[in-house]
Amino acid sequence: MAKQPPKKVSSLQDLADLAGVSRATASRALNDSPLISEETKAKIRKLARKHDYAVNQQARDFRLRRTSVIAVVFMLDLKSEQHMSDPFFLEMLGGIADSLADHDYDLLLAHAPVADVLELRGRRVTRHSDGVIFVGQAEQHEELDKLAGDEKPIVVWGGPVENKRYVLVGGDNAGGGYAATRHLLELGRRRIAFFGNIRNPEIAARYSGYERALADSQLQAADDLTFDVPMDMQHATDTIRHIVNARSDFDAVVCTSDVMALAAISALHDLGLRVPEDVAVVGYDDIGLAPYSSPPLTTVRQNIRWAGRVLVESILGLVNGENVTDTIITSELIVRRSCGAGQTTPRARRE
Amino acid sequence: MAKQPPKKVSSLQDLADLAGVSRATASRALNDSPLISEETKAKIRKLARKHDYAVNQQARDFRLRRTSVIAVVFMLDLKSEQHMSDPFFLEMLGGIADSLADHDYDLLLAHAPVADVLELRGRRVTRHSDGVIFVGQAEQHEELDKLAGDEKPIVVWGGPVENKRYVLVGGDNAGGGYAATRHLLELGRRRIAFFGNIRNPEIAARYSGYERALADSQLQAADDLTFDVPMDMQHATDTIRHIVNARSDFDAVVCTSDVMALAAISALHDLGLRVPEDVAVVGYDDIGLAPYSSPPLTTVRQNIRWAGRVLVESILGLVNGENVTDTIITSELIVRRSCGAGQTTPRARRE
DNA sequence: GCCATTGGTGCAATCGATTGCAAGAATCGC
DNA sequence: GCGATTCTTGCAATCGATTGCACCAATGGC
Repeated sequence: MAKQPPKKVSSLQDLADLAGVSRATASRALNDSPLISEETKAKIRKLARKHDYAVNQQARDFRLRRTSVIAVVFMLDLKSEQHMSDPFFLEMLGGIADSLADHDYDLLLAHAPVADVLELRGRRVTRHSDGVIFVGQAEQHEELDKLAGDEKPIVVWGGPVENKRYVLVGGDNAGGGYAATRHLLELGRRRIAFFGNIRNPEIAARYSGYERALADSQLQAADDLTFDVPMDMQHATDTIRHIVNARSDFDAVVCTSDVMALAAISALHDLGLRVPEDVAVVGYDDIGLAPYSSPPLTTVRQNIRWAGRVLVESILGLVNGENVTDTIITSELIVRRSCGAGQTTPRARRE
Repeated sequence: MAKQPPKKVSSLQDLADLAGVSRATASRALNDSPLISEETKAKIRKLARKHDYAVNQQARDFRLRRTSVIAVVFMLDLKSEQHMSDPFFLEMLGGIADSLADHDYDLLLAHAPVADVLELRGRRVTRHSDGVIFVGQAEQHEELDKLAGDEKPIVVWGGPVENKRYVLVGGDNAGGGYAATRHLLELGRRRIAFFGNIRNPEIAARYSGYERALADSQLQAADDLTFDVPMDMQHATDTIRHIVNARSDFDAVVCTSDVMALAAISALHDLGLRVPEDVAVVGYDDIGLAPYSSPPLTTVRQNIRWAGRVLVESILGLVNGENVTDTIITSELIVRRSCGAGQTTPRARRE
């Protein structure tokens, strides 16, 4: 027999002709329909492989009225011009991308609508996808809630909120905030500042953990130690400068991201303060750079890759009409070169 | 007249019925065809707006045999398990995403095939997009070259190579390497190490700049100062430890990414060496964190957002069958708190 | 006043798959 | 031996748009 005839087999029709069957049979064979005999299936599959035929996903999706695409929208903090520069996003994106690939879905990346999420209605993001994953709530919980069940299913990565209709996947923010604060308390710190925008539900939960840890030590969150700091570097720097200039009394800072913590440490150094001797700092996220700062950053690690997987499974569950519930991803305090105490990081312990 | 009839207008047929014309006329009106009278166009457009009709992009793309999707593939260094953790990638991705949105294209994010780019052939990445942007060449120039003109048009972000068939957009790596090295020379450094994987064309170009700068000072690149370091933190750390333990004589390091530089600085600190007094370090990319390290990182900035725009315009040019040429994005040395000399960063100068 | 233009619309095919229904072939039961 | 079942397979409609070609009605020229 002639092998590899150069004639291109690009459509199901071509393949069917080659096999001497109809399009319908070819389609069913490739989709493993029980209607087709094993013999015929084998023949058609072999031909498909030989001629390097693959179904036209676009036509298939069109016919099936779906897109095989999940959109991912990164919600950026309104105030900070942080243009997706936080490595946390990248890790999250990588996790989501890999999981989607496992399920044969494509990932459509959308730039975040800074002004109002509702503008996404009817836009490509929603029209050209089977569902949307929002990473972060910013301060737009209400708007996200309106979007839920509106056009396409949505899943949100974020913190706890009341009366929500959307499916939520999030870290254990309260636990993380608690662990970070408690760690500082155990080191003997008493005037612990909190940096974060509490209108963001994730941060609010961390703050509640912060308060609880303080309460456990018979302390109270003080107004002059709670700062509304958006998650970017410039604001963290400014806030540190402001506190120090105001001669506020503080010996530790709980930050709500590693990037923020690194900026805070840098600002403290600039002002002649030692970290952690004068002021201890803890971050959040455990980004790749965290171990390499000086001093190495103690922080709260969220299992991002697992989070990505859960987000994907949740949205695909919704797409398939299943019942999907919220998920909390556990987090873990990573202590690095803690001053004084004999604690070490798990990684170091393994060595 | 009755307003906002609840009847859904979801297809062109619905809209045409409403306007009392045929699908063909409605389609032409919406696409501003000269065949249709202004009067009819106005009527149909008004109806479309009123009933919130938008064409089904999927059906449209299907009919027009295109996808309105550009795939972006990040090439990761083979050796390092760096799972997209370098912020440089995020900034590049943001730039590409925004530009694509401006052109009404979607961005399909692909996980990089670590083993062999050729595996992408016939995969969704190529089949379900109109073109592909590769970010980085890793060590797969040959394979990328085979991919060019194979299935879909491609554009590559990377360094100069000989005999290539693909369109290349890249930074001025030779210039960047030169500027970084020259800066160190001007500070009086003479034993300048180079960290980078020279099999990667971008890095090779930077190395050539490094050599040229040395030559300008009557120096030569030394084998014992050139290290094959993949772009991740662990390898940078290991290399620093190795050099110091081997008691090699060196007073500066040219790194090929900021992430690598930050890890190197951290390792130097751990070993009791002062930066920059004992060893000066320069990075590459000017990631957001660069100014916040201690000491603030001197580095080479590439205009990433512009690069994103150029990449997008190049790939869309190819998609439209235009003639597209290579582009070099200029880079700029950002000097931060240089030791000794009176140089300052442009940013500081502005203040 | 009639034929040739021109301008505006509609008919129907097409893109490449999926799937309900019908129909032909093979097997079985009695 | 013939009708009833059970397997296989094919026909044709369908998803929602675009577009070549045909057609009809005005208009203009002579």
